[in-house]
Amino acid sequence: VSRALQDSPLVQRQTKERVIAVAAKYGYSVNRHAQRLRSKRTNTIAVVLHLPPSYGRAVAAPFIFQLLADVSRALSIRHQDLLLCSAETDEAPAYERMLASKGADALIFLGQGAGTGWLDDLARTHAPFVVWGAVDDDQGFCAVGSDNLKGGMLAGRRFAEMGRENVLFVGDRAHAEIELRRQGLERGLKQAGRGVTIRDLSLADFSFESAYAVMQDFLQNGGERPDAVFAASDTIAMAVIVALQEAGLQVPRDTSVIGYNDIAYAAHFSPPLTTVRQDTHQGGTLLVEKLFQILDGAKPPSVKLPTELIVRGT
Amino acid sequence: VSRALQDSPLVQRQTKERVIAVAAKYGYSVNRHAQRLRSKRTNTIAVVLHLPPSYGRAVAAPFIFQLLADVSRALSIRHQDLLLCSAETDEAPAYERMLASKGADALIFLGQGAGTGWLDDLARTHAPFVVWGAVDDDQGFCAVGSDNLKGGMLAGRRFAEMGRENVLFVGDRAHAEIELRRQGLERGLKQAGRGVTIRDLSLADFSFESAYAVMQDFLQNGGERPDAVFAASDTIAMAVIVALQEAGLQVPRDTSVIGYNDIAYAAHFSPPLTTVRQDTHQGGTLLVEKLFQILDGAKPPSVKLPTELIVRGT
DNA sequence: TTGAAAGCGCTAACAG
DNA sequence: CTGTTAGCGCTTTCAA
Repeated sequence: VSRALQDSPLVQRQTKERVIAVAAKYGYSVNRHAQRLRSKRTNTIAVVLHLPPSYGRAVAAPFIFQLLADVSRALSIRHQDLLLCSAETDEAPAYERMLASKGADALIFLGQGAGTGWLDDLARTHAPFVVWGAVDDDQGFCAVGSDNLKGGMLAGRRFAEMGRENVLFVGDRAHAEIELRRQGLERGLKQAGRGVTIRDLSLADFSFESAYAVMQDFLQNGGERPDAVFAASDTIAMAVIVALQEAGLQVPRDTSVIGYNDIAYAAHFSPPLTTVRQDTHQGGTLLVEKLFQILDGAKPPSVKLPTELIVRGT
Repeated sequence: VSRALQDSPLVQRQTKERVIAVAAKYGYSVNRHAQRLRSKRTNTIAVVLHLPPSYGRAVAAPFIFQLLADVSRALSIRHQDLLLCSAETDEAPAYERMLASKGADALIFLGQGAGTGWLDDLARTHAPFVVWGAVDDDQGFCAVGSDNLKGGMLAGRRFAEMGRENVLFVGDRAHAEIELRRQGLERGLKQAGRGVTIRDLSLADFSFESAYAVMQDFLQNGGERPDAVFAASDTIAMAVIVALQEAGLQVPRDTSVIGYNDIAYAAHFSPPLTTVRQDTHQGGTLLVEKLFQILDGAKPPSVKLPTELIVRGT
């Protein structure tokens, strides 16, 4: 029966059909636990979501959910179950246990949070996993992410072309990805050869609310007003624009703003948001592909996905 | 060992500690498949996401992801694993098989799509599941959802108070939830005792893009311009507003617009969106609570969550 | 090509 | 309170 239902070539077609018919008749279906216990394959991938701590009521992390949807699609093509976990802990042992107990064959981390030391710890245990986030050659693990440095440079160059000279960066530089975007900004600006000031506005999280509050405060007490703002995410960019407008500045006339991610709402914001796009569809596919290479014993390199400046109205 | 690690009261504290220490020393952890095979409990709930078919690149379903996050939290409190499935099929047998093979103990459907007949089919098999969506006493299953009729009435009454007389409803009435909102709108308007026209604009999906296209077409060829629009979702409302503004109408001066869901971006839209809020946090908690009552053999009634009109700038 | 049987790692019933 | 053991439902090796 087992062989027939797995479509083994050892079983004659006739016999298979007979077995399948009987199984259907009696509503039989294999018990996955017994199957997995015996075969020692779980066929489950755990996806760990690193949701930003939600400020107030709503979890606004459209980018990460978009990525989740794309990963889910890629996994279902490979007939893998998706075990969804929220990152409650940033410690390697919790994930080691999840693998040891066969909760999943491997892990995908979406959004790596601020510190990444524990990911290196996890890599040292030879746990099979991939990460969406910053790509760095020193990492002991395989990461897939947008080319944040390049993305930042795109923004920097654009500001330079527009003759902007007083640039503000808004975002939490403790995140490796954000820090790279910041460095790219600087490089893009410098390549254009202009003497430019970059100031930084630090944020505790990615929420609209905290970005709005911090930006408002900055505009009231921060001295000179910036003629360009590069935001670490689209949500932050939207908050920045609202604060700028309320302070009497026009976007993009007085201040030009660029966001990051190109979430669905960016195009529908008013004015439509100029932003750096990352291709989550490709990202999800690649993440899963790399993970299976790892499960097959390979050690695939990290990838930086190309990045594109979508020029709209800001 | 088994008893010690499960913290059974049959085992002495000393013995437990000794067992735990040895387990830790050798990095032992229980094999979940063996555990589940033997104990016949899966401790996994499958969550089936009914994502609207994505138009173009991005899956913009912030409401459903918000709900997913809240369900995830509620499940993790009960130490249940969350198996994420995308609804690839709207047929009962696929889900019966998932339960029969012990892939999950029960199911949660988030967003029930257009037809719901198959949910009744599934209920007839006594499969344990709950649904987020329209609540209807004739349903053979337990549903949790916002009070869509009431939500629609809130919008209708508001329009009536403002003296609006030429109302447009935009949304796909084939969805039970949407149809209820539409009925509520009518009732709210009628209660105010005014002679009011309601026209309908039908939509194939929930995307910004298709709502925008349909609305644009309507404004060009649809005869009289509406002085009020009730949209089936916030995303649709945003598309409607953009189309209205491009057609030279001012919101809310010429046309008043109300959305549904109060997604995070509603408050940050320009102008900030007036909308009907549903409490997803409570929704997620309730969904899980009801599900466990069902697993305990009860037959809990469906619930309609209270609904609130959030008056902002449209 | 099919059948028989061992054993995956655990829990729970039973005996002590 | 602790130890022993049967058996959950499957896959796979071995024998026929």
